[in-house]
Amino acid sequence: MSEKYDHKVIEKKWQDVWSASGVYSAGENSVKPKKYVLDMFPYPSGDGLHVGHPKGYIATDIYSRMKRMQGFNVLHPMGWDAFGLPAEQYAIKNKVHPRVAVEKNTKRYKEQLSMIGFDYDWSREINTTDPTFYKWTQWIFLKMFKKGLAYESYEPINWCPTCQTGLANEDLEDGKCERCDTPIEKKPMRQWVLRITDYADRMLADIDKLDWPVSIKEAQKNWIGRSEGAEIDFAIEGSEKKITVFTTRLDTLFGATYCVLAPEHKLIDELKESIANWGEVEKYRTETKARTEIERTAEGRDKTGVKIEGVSVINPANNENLPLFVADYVLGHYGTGAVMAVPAHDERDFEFAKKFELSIKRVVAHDIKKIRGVGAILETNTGTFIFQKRDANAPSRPGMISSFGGRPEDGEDELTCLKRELFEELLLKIKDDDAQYIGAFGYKDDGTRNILFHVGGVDTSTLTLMEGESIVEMKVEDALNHEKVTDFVKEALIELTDVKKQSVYLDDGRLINSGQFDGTPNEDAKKKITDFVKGRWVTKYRLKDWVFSRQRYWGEPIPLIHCEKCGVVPVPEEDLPVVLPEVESYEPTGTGESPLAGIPDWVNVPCPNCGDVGKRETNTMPQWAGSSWYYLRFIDPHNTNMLVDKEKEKYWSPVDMYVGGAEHSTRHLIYARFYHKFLYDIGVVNYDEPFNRLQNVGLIIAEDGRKMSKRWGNVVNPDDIVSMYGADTMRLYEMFMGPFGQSVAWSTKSIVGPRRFLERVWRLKEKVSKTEDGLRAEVALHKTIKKVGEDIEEFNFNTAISSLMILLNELEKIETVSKNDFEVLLVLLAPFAPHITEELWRDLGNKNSIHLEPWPIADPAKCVEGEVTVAVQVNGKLRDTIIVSRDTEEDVVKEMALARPGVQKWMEGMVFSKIIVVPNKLINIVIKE
RNA sequence: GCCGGGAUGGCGGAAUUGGUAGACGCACACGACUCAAAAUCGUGCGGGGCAACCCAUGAGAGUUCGAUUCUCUCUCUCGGCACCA
Repeated sequence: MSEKYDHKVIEKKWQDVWSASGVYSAGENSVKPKKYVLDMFPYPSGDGLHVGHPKGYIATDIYSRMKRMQGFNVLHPMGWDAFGLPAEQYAIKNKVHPRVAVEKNTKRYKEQLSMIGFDYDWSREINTTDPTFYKWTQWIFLKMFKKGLAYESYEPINWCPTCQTGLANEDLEDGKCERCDTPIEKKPMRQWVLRITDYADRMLADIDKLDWPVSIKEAQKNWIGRSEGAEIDFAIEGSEKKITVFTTRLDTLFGATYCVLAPEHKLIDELKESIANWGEVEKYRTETKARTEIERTAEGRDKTGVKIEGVSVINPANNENLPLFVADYVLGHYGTGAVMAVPAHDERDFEFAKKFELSIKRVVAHDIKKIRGVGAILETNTGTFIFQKRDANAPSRPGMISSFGGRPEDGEDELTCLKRELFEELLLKIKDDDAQYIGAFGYKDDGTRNILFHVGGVDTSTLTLMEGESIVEMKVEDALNHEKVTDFVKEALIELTDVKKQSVYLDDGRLINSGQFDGTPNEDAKKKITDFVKGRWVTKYRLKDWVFSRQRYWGEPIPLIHCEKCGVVPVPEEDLPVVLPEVESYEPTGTGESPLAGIPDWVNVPCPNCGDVGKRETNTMPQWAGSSWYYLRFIDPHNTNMLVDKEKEKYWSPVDMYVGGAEHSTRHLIYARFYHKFLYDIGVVNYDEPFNRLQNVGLIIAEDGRKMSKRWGNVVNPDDIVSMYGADTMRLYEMFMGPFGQSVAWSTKSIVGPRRFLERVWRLKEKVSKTEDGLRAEVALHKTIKKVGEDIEEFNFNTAISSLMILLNELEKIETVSKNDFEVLLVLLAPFAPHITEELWRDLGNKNSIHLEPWPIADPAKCVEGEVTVAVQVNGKLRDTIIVSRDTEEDVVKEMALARPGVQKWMEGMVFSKIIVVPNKLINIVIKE
């Protein structure tokens, strides 16, 4: 063993030894408990890895190593996701076959990963482009097809003109192609679509049982976007036809003043005969079609639309006749593509109604019974306030339980007086922000003015006024017309009740102007009115079915055959895989067909059903097909009879720890959960969720704060770092940079910290006693064992490393370090820095690999110091510290603390109040003047 | 706009159930070793003050003997969704 820490020699040496001895292969038929630790497998690009890529792999490596040492049978595999556009585009650009490109890139990736010293079981390596793998990707598709989950659709889909392929909703980012940033066009074409929406409710419900980061769970909930509402029918005047609308606000049905159809709505064509201004309507629809999704949904865009003349609809609630419009603010693909418009309670409808001068009818109002309210009456003749506190639960006169009096002090105006009195009498503090809720109304009575103040809201349907000694109730509308009510009060009333204000009211409240439903809380009214108009209570999802076909070459062929006689016929399972054929040009055709369509030999096959000439489906699957189930194949990668052996699946599934980037939250992780639930339904897997625990890896961004990219020339290559500082240092550094899930900027100058640490560990061996084996740093050691174990479990690698550094600092203070202590340090460090620890471990005379050593267990009794430092506070401020032996009696500690000069100084002239003691931690002396 | 995170020295970041704020590392300064430099080792390192002390965890209130931690209000920031009825 060399005296200098030479990472190049050491790392190569042990990597060779490990791969030759198979220390990391996952055992079959093991009686040990299992741990399936998985990385989101990479897509090998032509650029190779940058230092950010391995971050997650380092984490699973550390985790899986600790689990192995803790006695688990660990499965930690690695493979390649290689179908799809990136590889194909790379191939086109570099004029090689995609397969050749994938082979080359994969080889490079594997070399780079190997240098970092990962514990992958390479005997389980998979590649999604391998026919023995994609045979099963096709097999799953066939199963879905047979269950009716895959269907052919001719609906307009998202088309990327640059990539020349249709895309799924998940492939868009703000209406642009996620890959190339091109605005998406709507294009009607034949597509294969998967009914992922059938699983929306289950995917949503099961999110709660997953141990995943909150942010990902929230993102998935948003993506699925469940909303409950009602579908109701609006009859068309003088026609058998009707318009079905979807709304979550059926409580506002009486306030509907018009209806709107999306430009794509089929009914428009059906109504052509009755539409008086067909030309205008048709023109508007054409214009809409020409707009991209971005243009159409751009924020702040003025509402546009056209009134459909000659057609009107009937509000089922009150039989009112309502005009009908076509407008593109209603989307064809959500709900029913038609809405009832309630401008008083919906911002979009309000905007549209204002522009087209349509009537606005308010049907929900503030509910004072729900809000805290205080009324106050000012009698101007006597200058006295009478306060009345409203309380929804008061028995006799609802809302009035007590009265108080008060009068304005010198120079106070009415509002100031009210505020002060409210505070004094009711301890109700009115902030200035609440002023908008403070209004005043009253009326003239024999030349005097009575004012009634309300704080917190006003019952809009009924108003309480003082009429001499008696209380009179009247409607707001009546009060506005009341001769005795002053203009000042009328203004206040309007302000308070929004009655004439032109604004949208979105809060909850009680119904008004709604016939028999007046006074009903609007939440209750939703169901009541649904029943009343015989609506259907339904659930809608934002999630759309998965557009599953791509008009590109480099993907799994969809295993279907079109036959004139039999229709669409699945390729028999025994004929799988349908191998992707060689083709002269794999560049996209742009015609809506993939390049496969140009190979007659491949396309024309006999129909498996009738034997007539059939044509193969020429679309291919999207990049996400293979990655939606690959984790199952690692369990049984070489099985030629089935996707995965049932027994093996039962043993290894589900994945215990899954690590990858947050960018997959609404694509890969949605797709995989969908696939897994389907496979559960057909009995392939035994549990209905694929990934029990998920950890997000935070990005490593470049030193300049930008994303690492060739384009910016700021890429740091891991090969260089490994060569210069060693794999162990890089591993340590990436884990030490900051919290694992958080993105951090790379800093090459900071790498020296971890490197110095390893060099100090290396040098510590000189101080290790070869003979005696005492336990000199017992407490420090056991604290570290506890901390490192817990931190790795929770993915707090930065603090785990910090605690190892602290232990080293402790050991360095000791003249001769015991062999035992040093070995524990090495074992704890081994998952982080596998090479240097193996070298030092063997140097101590150990015959077996350190990576097969049992993980140490912390003894709780040895984790505590015999002596503790107790903080001494006076009135919560630190004034001194005292060192006492652990669990010293409280009285003794108190006495010691009070005797300290630093404490006495503060007690002079003070009255002693009490002492708070936190055992072994702190003592706080509370004193008063 | 809605939902969910977050804000602590020059920098990355630590802080059990509320209990000595700034662990660990980087950078920096000084010292030792050296002809010198690098490496290494040692000391210091939130701000103010000679000091005693005072002020400091985005801002402001509150609860408490005691708040980075709990409650309320606000600001900024990151992420998801968004003309989704």
